[in-house]
Amino acid sequence: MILAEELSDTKTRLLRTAERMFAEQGYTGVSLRQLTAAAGVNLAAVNYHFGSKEGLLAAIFESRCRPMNEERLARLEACGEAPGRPPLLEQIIAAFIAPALASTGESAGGATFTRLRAVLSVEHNELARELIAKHFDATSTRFVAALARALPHLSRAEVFWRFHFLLGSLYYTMINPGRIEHLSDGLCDAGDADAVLTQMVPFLAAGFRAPSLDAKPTPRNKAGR
Amino acid sequence: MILAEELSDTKTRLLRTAERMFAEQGYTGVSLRQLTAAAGVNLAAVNYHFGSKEGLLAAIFESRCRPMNEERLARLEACGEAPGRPPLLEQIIAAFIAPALASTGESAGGATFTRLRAVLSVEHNELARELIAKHFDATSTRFVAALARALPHLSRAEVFWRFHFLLGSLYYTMINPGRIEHLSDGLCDAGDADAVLTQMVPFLAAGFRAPSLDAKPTPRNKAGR
DNA sequence: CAACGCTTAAAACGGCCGTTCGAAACTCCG
DNA sequence: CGGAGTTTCGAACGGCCGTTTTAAGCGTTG
Repeated sequence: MILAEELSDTKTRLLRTAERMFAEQGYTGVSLRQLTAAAGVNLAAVNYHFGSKEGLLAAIFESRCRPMNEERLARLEACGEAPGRPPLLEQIIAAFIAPALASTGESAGGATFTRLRAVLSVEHNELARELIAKHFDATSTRFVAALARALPHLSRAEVFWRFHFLLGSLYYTMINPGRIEHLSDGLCDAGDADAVLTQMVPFLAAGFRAPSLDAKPTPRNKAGR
Repeated sequence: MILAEELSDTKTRLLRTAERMFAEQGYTGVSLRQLTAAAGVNLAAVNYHFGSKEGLLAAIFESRCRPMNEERLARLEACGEAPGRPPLLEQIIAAFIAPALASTGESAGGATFTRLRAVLSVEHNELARELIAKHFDATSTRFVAALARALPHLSRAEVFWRFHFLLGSLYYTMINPGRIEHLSDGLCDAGDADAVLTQMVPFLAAGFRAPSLDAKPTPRNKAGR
């Protein structure tokens, strides 16, 4: 047995090529023939090394989820109120979003992997849903709890709703960066991670700070309508 | 030649079945055999009536875009400031979002069609991108202009960015309503259009009202960072 | 060298895809 | 009724899919 860092060239090349192509063209949109040709390996290599096409997808998740969750949680734990730092809410939002946008640095490939998850969430792939639930439920729940603590005026349901809108803004940016570029005639570039972070964090923070819709002062009432 | 309202049963059944199935499982995710079987028509009917699978997709757009754009623009023109009404910004946002969420009433099917567009935007289908640009550019530009007038403190780029986040929140809700339901353990139901509208409009409005990031008072500076 | 694992290679498998075709069925008008 | 035009039907086309099989290459070890 060899160390994970010394995986054969074929295996690593398949993992990285597949992640990129799946993110760009979807899981069902990429055939093993296209994939293996792009990676420069034999067609049978996927089934030999990963058992099946689905096994390859699961392997991508196994290799990416731990680093991304660790970075998100480390950033979350580093959040705190102090003079000279951004408000706590902005810190929490950035802790969740920044690793998902990263294309360089220690969490390089975060953008590609985020785009892959966004694409998979559309394809109604049963395996993908299981993988996302398995690898991201815990971290997302931690962030929702942190947001709820930072926003005591909101009901539990409202925190979930606004976190959902956060996911939407993030995922849509990864899925369809071309639409805003087209609409704005090139003025906005959603492929620029720094610009996205700069624009998205204040927008989302202001949304999270909107007043609660629950008229009743008792926090037990969850009806929003 | 017969009137458009008297389309044969086969043709209308194909249009509606295809819209629903494409929205749920993606364009490439639905084969003509599944589709025609679900619609109860012969396999060859798609190619006979629409020429090809892509022709069927284009026909769906032709039938849906005009009503949705007309309703959005009608609602936009009805916006105005008056005592007793919601603020202008909330009216504009609702004018854009409500027709896209509708599953009943005069713009019934808006939710399905919105979901279809969201799914197509992921599949990198060239035809889909052309259809969306052809049918939605004008309306979207109108709404961006209305938002810019209602938010004179923002730069042009900032209005586009925030409109982009609006699209993300809307599309993600249609694409992946199950994620928030799963995360919140059933507390939030993203399939409930009324609840979505109630939660989304105040959140987005607050985000749009966030201060401009452009430090300079001169509106010509567009740098956000 | 010989024998053994591990990896790569080429070819083929059955199956489903979008599309096409010719005949059958139906509709409508003289 | 009888024939023309339109729609439906079953069957088949070539092509690509994920997977499997079989054999060849290759480095290590006895």
